[in-house]
Parts: sequence; C-alpha cells; structure tokens
Amino acid sequence: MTEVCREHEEHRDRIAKGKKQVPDRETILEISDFFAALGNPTRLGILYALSGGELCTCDLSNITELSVSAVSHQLRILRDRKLISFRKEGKNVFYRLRDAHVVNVLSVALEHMEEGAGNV
Amino acid sequence: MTEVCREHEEHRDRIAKGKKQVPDRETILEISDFFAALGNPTRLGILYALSGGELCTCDLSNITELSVSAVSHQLRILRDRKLISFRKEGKNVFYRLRDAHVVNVLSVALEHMEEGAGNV
DNA sequence: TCTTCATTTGAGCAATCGTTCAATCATCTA
DNA sequence: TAGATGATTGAACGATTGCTCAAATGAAGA
Repeated sequence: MTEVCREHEEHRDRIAKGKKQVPDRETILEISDFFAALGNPTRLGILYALSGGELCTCDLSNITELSVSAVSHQLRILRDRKLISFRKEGKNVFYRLRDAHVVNVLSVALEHMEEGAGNV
Repeated sequence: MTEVCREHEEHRDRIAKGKKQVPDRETILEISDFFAALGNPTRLGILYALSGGELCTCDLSNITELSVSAVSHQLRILRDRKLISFRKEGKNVFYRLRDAHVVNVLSVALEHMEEGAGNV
C-alpha cells in the first residue's frame, strides 16, 4: 500500500483526482451500511414484499418461509438502517417501507440486472 | 414460519399481495449480490474513486490505503459482479466503472443519506 | 536470459453474519 | 388473574467475509 507504482507523474495526478471523488470515511460507512442492508436475499425479499403495503412480522415470516425469529432479527437490522418503520396494533407489529429512496434504489438495481449486466 | 397469525382473512389477503411483489428467487439472489458488492467500505471507495476515471490497481491501493493484494481481491469481486471492467497496458491493469447504473445507484444512495434518513 | 515491477492467487485466520433455539416480553381474551 | 398469541431478544453455531502473507504469474527492460 501507499507506494505509487513508479515515479510517473501521471500516477500522482490520477491518484489526486481519484481521491477527490471519494466521500469522507463516515459517509462511506453510512452508504455501505445502507447497501449492506440490501445485500441479503432475506432482507431484500422483505423489502419487496413491503413495497405492496404494510405487513406484520408473521406475514413476512410466511412470505419469506423463514422462522418468525429469523425475520424479526432481519427486521431489526432494517429498522436500525432506517429502511423501514413500523406501527403497533394490538399484538401485531406492522412494518412498512420508510421512504421512496428504497423503492428507487430497487428499481435502478433491476435495470442494471435487466440491461444485460449478465452478458455483454 | 408458515403459519398465518390467526385465521383472519385479511392476513391471507395481505400475504398473497406481498408475495406477488417479491421477484423470483434467482432474481432476488442476483440483486442482493449486486447490493452486497456495494455494501463494503473498501469496494465503495474503489467505485467512487473510479467515478473520476480509470485507475490501476496500485493507484487504488494508494487511494484506499490498503495493500495491493487486498485491493486486488476486492477488484475481482467487483469484476465478477460486473460492476467494473478493465484493460491491460504493459504491466498495469486499468479499471473503470462498467456502466451508468452504478453511478445512478450511488447517487440515489447519497440522496437517501442526505435527506435526513439519519434523523426524522 | 535474468531481474524488476505490477498484479493476481491461495491459504489461513479473526471477525462478522444469518440462522436456530429457548427464553422473555407484550397484548388480548376468557 | 391465567392462558394464548405475536413479537423480540440473546446465546450459540456454522458459514461467509475481508484482510495478511507468501508464492506465483505476466510483461518490460538490461
């Protein structure tokens, strides 16, 4: 690490330019946390399911075909990452997508998949 | 898992609706792989750096302040996930972002961060 | 050819992740 | 109040991740 490949000026220039593009460490960590939350099949399934409207924990357990406990653990992660919010009604807890950005990101990802990222 | 909370019809209806929103298993895995690739600070830093133009492995090692080996391992993951492509020039290998979707996704994520996902 | 430099690769290891299981909490109803 | 039901929590575990280190590969120049 830290060594520039040779003493070529072009390397130093490129490095300086590239460095400018990288957000500060804290922002990087926030954003990668956000993506990491989406980077799991169970959580992604939960989010897609919620895009059709609010659902309670056991509904999500049913849809994902995972234990209520497993789903609850994942819901906590999605809550912590601010991707979903919830309301309590009697014994049930209903979850919903927290904002439009989640939906946007999901659709851009689908584009990426569909537009032949798999071939080319 | 699998049990509907009670015998309420509304649960069955919601579950049916939620299920319809979830893409098939294979698509879910593809998309979550895509997000998982973005869900790591090192890889995210690499992608942001590359948004300023192509860079070689040792440039990226310098920018990320990680060993060349560590960067190379992460570059392979980004290559496998089709997020970047590369060209060889002499002893160097120059990497670049593969398509506009990556940039789109990154900007939507930034929006999500900036628009007070951290508070509310 | 031999050497050097940029990069890749594979083994190894600590840290993290995702699930299960059992226990607990919270709310409703009898 | 007791019992039932929905949800959460924490421990435990195997699997995966991300790094380091050492070795291997590939290209350029002496």
